[in-house]
Amino acid sequence: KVTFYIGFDATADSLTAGHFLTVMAMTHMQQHGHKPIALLGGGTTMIGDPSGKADMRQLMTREQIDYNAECFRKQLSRFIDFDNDNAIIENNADWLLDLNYVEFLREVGVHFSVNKMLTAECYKQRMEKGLTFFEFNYMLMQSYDFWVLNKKYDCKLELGGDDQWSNILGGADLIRRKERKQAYGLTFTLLTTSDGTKMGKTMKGAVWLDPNKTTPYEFYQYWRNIEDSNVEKCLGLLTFLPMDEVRRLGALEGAEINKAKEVLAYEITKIVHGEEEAIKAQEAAKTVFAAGGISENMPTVSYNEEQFSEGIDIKTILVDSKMCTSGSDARRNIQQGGVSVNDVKVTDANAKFTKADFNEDGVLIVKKGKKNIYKVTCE
RNA sequence: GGAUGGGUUCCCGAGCGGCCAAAGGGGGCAGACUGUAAAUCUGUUGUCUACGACUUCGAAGGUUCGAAUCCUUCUCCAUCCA
Repeated sequence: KVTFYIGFDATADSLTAGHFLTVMAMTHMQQHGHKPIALLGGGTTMIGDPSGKADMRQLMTREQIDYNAECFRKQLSRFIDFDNDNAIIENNADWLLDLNYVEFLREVGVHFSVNKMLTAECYKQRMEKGLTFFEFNYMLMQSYDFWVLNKKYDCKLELGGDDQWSNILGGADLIRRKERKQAYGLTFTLLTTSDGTKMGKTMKGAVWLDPNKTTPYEFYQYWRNIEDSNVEKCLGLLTFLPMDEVRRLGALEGAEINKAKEVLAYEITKIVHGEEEAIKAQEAAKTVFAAGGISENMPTVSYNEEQFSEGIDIKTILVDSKMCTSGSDARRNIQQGGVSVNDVKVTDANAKFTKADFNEDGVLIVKKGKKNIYKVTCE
C-alpha cells in the first residue's frame, strides 16, 4: 500500500472537468487501499505553474487563493473519503509561505541544475516568449512539496497530468538526493479533443464541477456531446464501469454510439452531482432532444404576468437565457434562421410574445440552433 | 542603464492621415449534411431605440476639417549591448 499525492493549484473557486480525471485517479487508488494526499496549492498558486502555458498567469491575491483552496477542499471531500485517516488533505501554504529564501536556496536550490531545467519540454513555449525567474521557481516549490510529504507521511508517489512530468521528476530527484530514497511519479494523458485542445473547456469557459457555475444539465450535455473518438477513453477514465462494459460500449458503431454517450454522461454526472441530479439531467435531455417534449428539469426562464401582458421581445428572451450574448447577437441569429419558438421559425427580430403564444403545455419553447433549448414560463 | 522594434477587435496578425468597425487566419455562433458526433461546404462574428447612431486599435494629452495611422509624455513587452 502506497501513500501518494496529487496537487491542486487553487486558481479558481471550483474544480473543473479537467481536474476530475485526477480526482478519479485518486479515488481508484483509494479504493484499492492506497492512501491519497490531496495537496491544496495555497502556496504554489502564489507563483503559478508555467508548464505548458504560453503566458504568465495573472497574479492572485492571498485572499482569493485561500478562498479557492477552501472551495476545493469542500469539493474534494465529496469524492474522496478523508475520514478515519483514509486520506489526508494538506495545504502547501503551510510550509511554503514562511520559507526563508536563503535557507531554501541552500537546502533545495543547490540540487537543481538550471541547464537541465531549461531543457524541459514544459518550458518550450516559454523559451520563445519569455519565462520569468519568478515562475521558474515553481518547479522547486513543487519539488519541495513532494519532499515535505515524503518526510511527513512517507509519501512515495506523485500523480499528475502529463504536463506535470518535469515537476514530478524534480521532486523525485530531490527526495533521492536529500533522503537517499526512491520516490516515484506517475502521469496520465490529459483528455484532448480532436483539435488538440484540452477537454473540459467550452466557448463559455471551463466545465465546472460546481453546480452553480455549470448546471448538472449543462454538465450532462457536455459529456453527451463528446466526440465519438473519445467515448471509450472517457468511459474508462471517468467512470467506475467495469472495463469489459467500457470496451463493449466503446465498440458501438455509427448512431449506436449515442447509447454509450448517454451512459457516459449519466455516470459522470452521477459521480459529480449525485444520482438524483443525474436522473433529472438525463430525463431532461431525453425528453427535450429525443422526444421533442418539455421537461420539468430543462433550462427555464420565466417572466411575470405584467411582462407577458406587454409582450416579451424575442431578443430579451434570448439574452436573458444566456443563449445569446447581446441584442445584436440575438438579431443575427434570428436573421440567419437559427431561432424558433414552439417549432415555428422566428423571422422578425422584433417579434414579441405573450401568453397567447403559449403552446398546449402552457409554455414557450425557444430554440437557438439545435442544442440550445429553453422553456419560457409565466411565474 | 543604452540601442532598436513593438503593444490592433476573443486569439494570431495586416493596416501606417480620409475609401477603417478595421484585410487574412484561428476560434465561436448559425445554416446545409448528420447520429444531440467528427469532417466538409455556406453565412456570420463591437454595441444600440439599427438604411442611422454610438464606443473600439496599450494610457493620457496634442496637431488636423478629419487619427489605429502624425507629435509629446507615460506604461508594458521583445531583441541586442552593458
